[in-house]
Amino acid sequence: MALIEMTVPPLPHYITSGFSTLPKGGHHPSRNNIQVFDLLITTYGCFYIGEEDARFEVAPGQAVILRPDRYHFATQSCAELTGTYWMHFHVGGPWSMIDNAIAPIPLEDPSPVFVEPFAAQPFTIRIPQYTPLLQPEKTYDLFEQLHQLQPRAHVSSVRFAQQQLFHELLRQLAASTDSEHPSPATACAEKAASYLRQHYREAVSAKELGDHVNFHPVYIARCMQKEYGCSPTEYQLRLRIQQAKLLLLQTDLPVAHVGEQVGFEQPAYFATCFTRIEGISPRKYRQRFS
DNA sequence: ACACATTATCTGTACTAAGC
DNA sequence: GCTTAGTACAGATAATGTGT
Repeated sequence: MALIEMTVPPLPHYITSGFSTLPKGGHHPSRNNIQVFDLLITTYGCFYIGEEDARFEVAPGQAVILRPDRYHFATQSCAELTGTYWMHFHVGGPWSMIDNAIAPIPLEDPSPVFVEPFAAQPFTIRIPQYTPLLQPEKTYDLFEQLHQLQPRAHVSSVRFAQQQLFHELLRQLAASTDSEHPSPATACAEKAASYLRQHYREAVSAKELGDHVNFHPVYIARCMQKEYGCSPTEYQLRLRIQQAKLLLLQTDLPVAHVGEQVGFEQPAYFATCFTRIEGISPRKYRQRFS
């Protein structure tokens, strides 16, 4: 499955949308290099479109996204009256086409617990170029809401609402990719990560984690390494340091007490770990960023 | 339908490294 | 220096694919 992978921020931007019908024998217009993404969703009938070497048969409940930099053309006429929602949107940040079968786990997409307090953390959105909708009626409803807002689109608050609806639509499209149906390994890693988030202050042994997640500790470590690029203990350590950073900036607690609060029994060990992860000691971190 | 091959998932063991 | 965790490798099992 071809996926469109966008790096955000900036978030993709809604431009306009509508509904059009093609009569029996009609076809989608041929266009070249239209500069915006063109999302097409069929509600009844079926239309046929090509993009360079790719061919798409867009039946009811199916969506296709045409690239802004390619030539699009009808590959055959509609066999019956065909209704299509369409939408133009702009992607301001970097984007690329990837193959879902060989796509690696994005390195810049770690667990949200590692967010830096003062920096926007980039992440990626992956939406399939050609996919059946998981919940077509919900998607149609979003288009209808966008349509109702159109007459007042000169009002800023209405435009804002349009963007929100558009982002919800993107989320629905992203849900139809495999990433929303995690592999067993991903599910295992997420389950373990979730347990560690809830118990990061406690000393969680590998066996204990395995008992709670219902997988072998070796397998959990392998899954977390694959998913998050670190082992369970390293993951827990980073969680603790992340929380410690917040406590250092938001409270006046002594450094030793901060370490204790996030699960370090020995203040010296806390300082060592903090320095290893952050590059500076807890005290200097507080001085520099408070 | 059956047998066999392949692939994915998960576990066990041994060794090494790190924590305390 | 002991204990525990992580990694590499091997292998068991089940699911899926393929050929006859």
